[in-house]
Amino acid sequence: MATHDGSRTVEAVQTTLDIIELLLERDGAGITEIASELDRSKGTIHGHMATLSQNEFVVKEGETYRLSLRYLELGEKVRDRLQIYDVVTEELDDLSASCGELAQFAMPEHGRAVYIYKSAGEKAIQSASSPGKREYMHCLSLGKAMLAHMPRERVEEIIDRHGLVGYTDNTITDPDTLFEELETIRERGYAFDREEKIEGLRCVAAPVKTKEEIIGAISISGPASRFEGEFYEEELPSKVTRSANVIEINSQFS
Amino acid sequence: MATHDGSRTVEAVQTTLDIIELLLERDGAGITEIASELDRSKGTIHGHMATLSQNEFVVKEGETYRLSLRYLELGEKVRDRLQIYDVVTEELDDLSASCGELAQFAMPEHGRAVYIYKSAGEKAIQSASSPGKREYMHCLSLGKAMLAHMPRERVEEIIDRHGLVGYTDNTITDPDTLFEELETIRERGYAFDREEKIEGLRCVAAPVKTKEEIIGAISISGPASRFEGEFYEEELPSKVTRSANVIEINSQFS
DNA sequence: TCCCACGTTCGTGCAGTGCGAACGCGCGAT
DNA sequence: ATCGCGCGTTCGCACTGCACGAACGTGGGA
Repeated sequence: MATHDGSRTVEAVQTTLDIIELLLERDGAGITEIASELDRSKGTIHGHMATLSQNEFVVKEGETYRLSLRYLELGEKVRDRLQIYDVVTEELDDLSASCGELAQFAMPEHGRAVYIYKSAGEKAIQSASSPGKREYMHCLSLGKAMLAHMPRERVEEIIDRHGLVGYTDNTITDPDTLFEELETIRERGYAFDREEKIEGLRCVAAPVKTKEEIIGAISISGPASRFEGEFYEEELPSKVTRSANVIEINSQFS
Repeated sequence: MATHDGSRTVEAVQTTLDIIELLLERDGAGITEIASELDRSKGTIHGHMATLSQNEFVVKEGETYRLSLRYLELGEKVRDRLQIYDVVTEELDDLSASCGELAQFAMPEHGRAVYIYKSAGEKAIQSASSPGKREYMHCLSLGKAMLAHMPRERVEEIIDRHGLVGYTDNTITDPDTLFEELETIRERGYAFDREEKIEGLRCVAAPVKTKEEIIGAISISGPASRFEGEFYEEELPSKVTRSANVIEINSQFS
């Protein structure tokens, strides 16, 4: 798999994707606004919007364009194709209920962790993540659990592409340290996040894999005040690995 | 609003959107397959896929490309921006529970009804609709309820664009008949679907609107065997209009 | 009433797109 | 083990169709 990024690309398409990305950030924008933001002429943007609108990827309300409801269809389809989705929701709901905290599931894609589902227990913290949200893997328990089960060269590719951005004093920003951590995680079977992304936030995660491939990972997140001692080091890891196993087994029959 | 479709469009973008649409139908496809399906050269498709992949709109697994998990993010964002969404889900859950049937909410876009949410009561029929699904409006109670509250010229535009496709003997395929029906619906406040799309399936719908604009519509659907007599002609219409009013009122404060 | 800013249209030049041939590779059949 | 088919990939070339920017029509605010 030569993931070289030297391939010839289509610039007109790049412009359109930039437009979509812009409309994802802003809730509606006009032609002039988009044109100045992307450094293109108004005429150019107009043509792109006409194409997007005819294909119903965008809606025009008066003078502003918005992303259309088609993305609901696309999102739904993509989710439906994840065969493990139903197994995951069921198991995560059980897990979050049993420990009262926030349980999440993510899958790797393009070298990042993509959140798929979350289930909040009674005492659960609020999390900024929502389905589809993409995060770097090196600073998440979820992410490290997944990296630990990828070939080393794939991990190196990911580091090359995304770097090891630092967020807190605990973030792992050195490749060698990361590889050692991944080794530990692989042997132990689960991963911790000791406030490596956000101060005060701790997590435990376990990988979900088939015989030879990593599928994703599940995690439990909570405040440092509750996540310590035996609860954090023993009880949660055991719960999370058990749930991951349940998912692995059940997903083989769907 | 000159909805003329004569605008100059960007063909390269059209190709890319065709690719996305193809990947929406099939679950994964290779370069050669896509190229032959869209009558383009392999080299061309390759360039488009590279662009889509770099922007993470598509994932490459070995030799097959799939739609990426980004569409979850897009779908989620689009849904979050519908301010009435929470109000609708709450009210529809109540409604479906109270009558035991299938309750649905849809919004108009590009001249079609787009399903946003459905809630199944105990006895509810299975429906093929899922969020994002787009249907012609003239043969749905939901659709007619929405059309009834649009300016006549807008309705004419929609007929021009989509026609009045017939599905059953009861489908309204004549514009004049449709306009009469819409008039009746406007006066009465709710719409019926008397097996106009699918034999044996009947529905009642009420519009959800602000002071001057139609937002969407809610409906209750069920089998012709249960949907008859006073229940169908009186009780359900009253329930559905009441729910629509609740949504209208509650959505003003969000 | 005027004027600015918006979306829209269109003719033009040339960048960039699409093509098709050629290449390397993996897999299955022989 | 070998061959050959079919896959994804690359690249040079011709020409298309993209992006530009000026010009136009329009609607809303001062």
